Amino acid sequence: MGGDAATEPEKATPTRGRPRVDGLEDRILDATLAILARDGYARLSIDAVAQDAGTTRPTIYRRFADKETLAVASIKHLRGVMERPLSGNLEADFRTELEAFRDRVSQPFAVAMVGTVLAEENANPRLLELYRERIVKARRERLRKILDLAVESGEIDGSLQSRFDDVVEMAVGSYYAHYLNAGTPSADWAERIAKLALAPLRS
Amino acid sequence: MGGDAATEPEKATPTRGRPRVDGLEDRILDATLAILARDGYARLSIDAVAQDAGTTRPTIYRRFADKETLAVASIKHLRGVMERPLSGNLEADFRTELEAFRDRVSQPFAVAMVGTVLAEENANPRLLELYRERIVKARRERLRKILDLAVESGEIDGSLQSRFDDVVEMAVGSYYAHYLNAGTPSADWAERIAKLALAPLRS
Amino acid sequence: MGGDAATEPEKATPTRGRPRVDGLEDRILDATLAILARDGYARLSIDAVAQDAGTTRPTIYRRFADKETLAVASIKHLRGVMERPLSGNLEADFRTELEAFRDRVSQPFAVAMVGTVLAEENANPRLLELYRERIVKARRERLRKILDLAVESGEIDGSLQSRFDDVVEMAVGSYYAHYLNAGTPSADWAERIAKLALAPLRS
Amino acid sequence: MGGDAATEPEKATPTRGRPRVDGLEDRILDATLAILARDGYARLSIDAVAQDAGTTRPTIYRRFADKETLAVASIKHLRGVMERPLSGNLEADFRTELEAFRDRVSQPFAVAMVGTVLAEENANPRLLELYRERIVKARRERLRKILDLAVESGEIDGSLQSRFDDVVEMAVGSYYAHYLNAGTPSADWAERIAKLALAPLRS
DNA sequence: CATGAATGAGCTTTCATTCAT
DNA sequence: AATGAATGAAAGCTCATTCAT
Repeated sequence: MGGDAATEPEKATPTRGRPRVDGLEDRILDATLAILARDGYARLSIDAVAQDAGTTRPTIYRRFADKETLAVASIKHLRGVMERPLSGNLEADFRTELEAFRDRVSQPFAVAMVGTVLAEENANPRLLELYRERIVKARRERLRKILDLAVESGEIDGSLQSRFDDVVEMAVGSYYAHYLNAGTPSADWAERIAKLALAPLRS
Repeated sequence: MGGDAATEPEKATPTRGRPRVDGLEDRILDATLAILARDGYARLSIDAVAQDAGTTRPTIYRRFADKETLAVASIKHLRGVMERPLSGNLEADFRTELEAFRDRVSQPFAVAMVGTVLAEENANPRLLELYRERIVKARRERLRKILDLAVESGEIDGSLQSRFDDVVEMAVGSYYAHYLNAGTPSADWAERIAKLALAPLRS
Repeated sequence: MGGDAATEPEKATPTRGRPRVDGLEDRILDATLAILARDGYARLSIDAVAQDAGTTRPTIYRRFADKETLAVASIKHLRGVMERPLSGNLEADFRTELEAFRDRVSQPFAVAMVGTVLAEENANPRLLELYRERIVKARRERLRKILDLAVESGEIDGSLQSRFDDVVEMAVGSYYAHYLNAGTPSADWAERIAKLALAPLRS
Repeated sequence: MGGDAATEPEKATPTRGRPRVDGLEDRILDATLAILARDGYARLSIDAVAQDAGTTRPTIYRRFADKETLAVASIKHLRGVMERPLSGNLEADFRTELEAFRDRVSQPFAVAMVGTVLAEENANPRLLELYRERIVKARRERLRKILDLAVESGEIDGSLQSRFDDVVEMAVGSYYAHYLNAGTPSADWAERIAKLALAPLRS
């Protein structure tokens, strides 16, 4: 019931009164997310959301106090990182995870969504905070876990653990840096970066 | 080759008509830049720019056809990367350059500005294009040049040049990735990253 | 065939949502008409209409897509020509109809409204088109009908029907020509013109 | 120096100081006239006039106090009715004069100009006044003169002179009425109307 | 609860007019 | 005198938000 179960609506009303239209909440949040990513927060209009979700403005206001609340809720609603089993092979697992990252961030407007949460840092800091919690942290933890496992398996010397965060950030960050410079990286990005980013952990 | 020739040369008009208010152009562009970074493109209002620049809306429209033109001009007006002499020491030069990058991107709202150009990619692609040309490319070239010099001096094997772009992107990108995860990196970020990012170029 | 069926039938919506303020639509259109006639299309401001109609701009925009649509709707809203029974006496009926015309076009700003639709012919041709359809044609048809009836009754020789349009235009047009020269004609205008305009139809 | 010599600039400065650019005044007034007819008074912008006349706004303001003064002056500048010799044949002269009228009023935007002066009757009554004085009256007098000559020659009975104004207005007005109903009349309009309008003066 | 209507606040852009050389 | 610059005052249109059924 806390603020933790990200996708639950705020009110925990059981099964009384007319039930909310099935899936409407999701449709609203999905529409919000799509517009937020494509057009940014400022261009996100409640009316556009209502139309895309097949409902009306007051219906949205019944569920979300205001535009900011709606945007925040939509980010809470973002599906987190998919868990996939690890092979135990350091570089392979690391590359696979980077490929998952790339697959996600190559979706249309995914980078623009990152841009939006950064652009809104001052006006709507909750967007960045939530994006961190739900998306960024999860990805980082997956990548760190892969490195930690390699320590356990002896493939990486434990003394190098202090470098893990930097390594993870270099790997993931190289995608953003490339995008900023020249758009989406080529297909073998994950493979190349997995190799290079892990270099400081050899020896 | 200084950072000066980048903007248009002052027009050599023989002073016909009422002269423009001195420095107003810069004040307008600076105000635009500040608001653009702090609030994003959509919240950028011509009126706010006019007030911050101490002028009126029509005066801005005399110089810039519309809001987009103004925003684009303000990014063109961004001072480019400062040239600093290189010591010839690979890691020191690389770190120094990363420090310059960090100094710049640690300015208030600098990351938010990157967010804005990314967020506006669909609505105003020129912003990202110009940001690339004027800021991103310059920084990359400085970093690449340092690596190329190390090839000339024999410190890096020429066969590794194919990795240079990735290395540069990992280094720079790690800043963004860190910011996205936890805000501005700590003071020794440049030093740590210089060491790690160059690792794949050893051996 | 009354003057009622001309406007759209009231929608039989089963009263969903907040009901529209009663009579507001008419007040908006009347206000628009008044300003349009008095000040012309270009000076017609949505805000002025809103104030005169006792509402706000967005409320007007909910009903009319834009200024042109509003102006066009206001002309559609013009009450058409009132039907009056014919006596069967050619000259009397013709004069009565001209009196009705004069009564209407002597209303304050009625000629200015004609001026406006003509002045806007290039920028907003729909205004003239609609004015034609709703006002001009109706008046012409009434006058033609009177002449046609006189053919049936044998008072006018059928061979003269080819002159009817010209006769009608001379009669009606003389009002405009007089106005253009010296303002509103005197009280006996209709009587005098009925006599003169019908002259070419005698023998 | 009264306000009578219609085309003279207000100030009668002889030949001192830098002479006004030759023909500039005319170019300004012609440009004004063209825009006034095409776009109406409200859309007439000083800047557009300046550009069409190849000069700048303040130069216009040096000559004309404000927009209204400029518009008024442009109508004063309208070339009046061309005098043509009369044959002495009533219907032929009448028709010829109507043809001259038609030729003039068939010029592009000529009716729109009439619309404009009518539309501006409330906001700028001087426009209609001047249009009357310079254009309408002149035409009427030509047509009346033809009728008066026919009285002198005995073709029309002097007792019918009281009908002359109405006849002239019917003739000229039929053009406007036709235009209002269906645009520019066909080529034989003048011939047909000359015949019909003169009918009440026979017998 | 869902829905159509109403509104306060802004925003971009334009224009007549005035300045300062 | 001519010109480029500056400005006060709108105007059209949009949007987040709230009402009234």
